[in-house]
Amino acid sequence: MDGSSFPIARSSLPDAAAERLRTLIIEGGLLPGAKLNERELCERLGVSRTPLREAFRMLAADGLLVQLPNRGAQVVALSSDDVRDGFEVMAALEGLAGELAVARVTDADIADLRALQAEMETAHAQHDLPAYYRINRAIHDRLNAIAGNAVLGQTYRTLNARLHALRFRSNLNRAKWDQAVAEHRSMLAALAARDGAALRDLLIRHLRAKQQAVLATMNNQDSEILLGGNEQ
Amino acid sequence: MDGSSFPIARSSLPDAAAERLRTLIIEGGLLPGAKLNERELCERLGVSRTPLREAFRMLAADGLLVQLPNRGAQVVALSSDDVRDGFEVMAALEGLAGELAVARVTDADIADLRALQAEMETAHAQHDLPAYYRINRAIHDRLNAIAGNAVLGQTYRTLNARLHALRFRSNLNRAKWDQAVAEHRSMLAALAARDGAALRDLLIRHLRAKQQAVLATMNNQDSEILLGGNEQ
DNA sequence: CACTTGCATTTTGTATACAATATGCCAAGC
DNA sequence: GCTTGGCATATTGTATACAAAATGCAAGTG
Repeated sequence: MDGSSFPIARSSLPDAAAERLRTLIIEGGLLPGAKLNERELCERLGVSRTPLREAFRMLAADGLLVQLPNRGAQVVALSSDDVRDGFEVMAALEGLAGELAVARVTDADIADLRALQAEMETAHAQHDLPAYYRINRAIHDRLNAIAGNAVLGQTYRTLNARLHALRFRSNLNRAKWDQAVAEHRSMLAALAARDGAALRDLLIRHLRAKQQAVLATMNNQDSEILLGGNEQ
Repeated sequence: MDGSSFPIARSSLPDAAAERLRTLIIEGGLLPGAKLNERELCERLGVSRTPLREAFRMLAADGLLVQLPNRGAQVVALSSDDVRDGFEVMAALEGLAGELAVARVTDADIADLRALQAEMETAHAQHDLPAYYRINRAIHDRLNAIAGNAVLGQTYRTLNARLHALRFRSNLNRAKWDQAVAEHRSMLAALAARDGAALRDLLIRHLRAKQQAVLATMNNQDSEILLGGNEQ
């Protein structure tokens, strides 16, 4: 919201620390459930406790950290219910993004998305999972940008970060992957046809499929997914 | 998210300060755009600057405050675009809440909601606007509770608080009010009939109507709505 | 041997001191 | 008269000191 005001000035010590921690959590440098020792983190980040604690509060508000009074902060460890609920909300948000995007999308946007889709198909053909995830994320971000709703974008990014802290990447079998790429193809077609309702439904189904895949992974923990319980 | 963990222990100085500030902002004790002086607020709340600043960070993450580096915090002043965007997201969230609620609602829930609806009709008949708003909010909160999605509830409450900081209450003419009450009647019927798609559509239309009303009020600023620009 | 109790240590919570930055005012110059 | 520079003041930013609480360990007790 807002963000429009002029004094562009991001950055302050707490913001920088929060950003650094956010990355650590999302990229897996800090695993779910890990306890965060203030003094130790202060040294690692080169800041004192005051700005670090402000960063903690920000991340806690984003749902990436849980703070227990007198017992410090730890990286959130999402329960199966949290994941189910989170993806349901994500599906609704992406559905909205699709509807809004249809109303504002330009031919140039579609050309860009087609290029991304082509990259995605290439990554898929070459079994390049990291590239696939990167492009996948770029496409979804692009769609949200086209939607042009700042509140939606903000909400989406926050929730996305929380779910990414799970590090559910590794879970993707061949069939699911093929399916996901095909879904993206349909989505692009719906967008090009300016069919908002269709795009919305496709996005919701797409997210529901992801939800199911992640939940399945969480339950049979034979995959490399890491959840809770691990002290740093 | 989460919140399920056992050590119930809410409350700490920063949490308490944040809660107090949140109330001040939403209830109008601090108007949009008001600059928040740390030392002064410290005295008013009886806390020192450290916990107050942590509270600032929490509220900023919720979008109730804007913090400018070296220039302090001020109550957010939503632009017309922010309001448009915010209500669009709210509509999507409430729509989801409706769909989920249908899948879980019990007869007892419906009885409760019918009672609330009756109260609402009474308040409407008696032109009791404050009571109407209170009951209206209770109904929407109840629906979200029935939906049973913690992430949705959290997201909903946060965004709701931000929009309520606008204090758009005063804007409701007779026709709009009648319409809103009628819509609530239809929504309750759809819920009782377990018609998720219908309830979803009704909720989205309901929210869109509210959006339009608020935007109209914002634009003709002859009403008593107060937006931005007012230093405390 | 399990369980409690008390102490030492660690860790978090809050206040405050000091530093850096911004703000407002007044005078000097154009 | 308007602008500009510089100083005094106020305000925010960060580090740190002290207080309070939790944690871990060891000794004592049933």
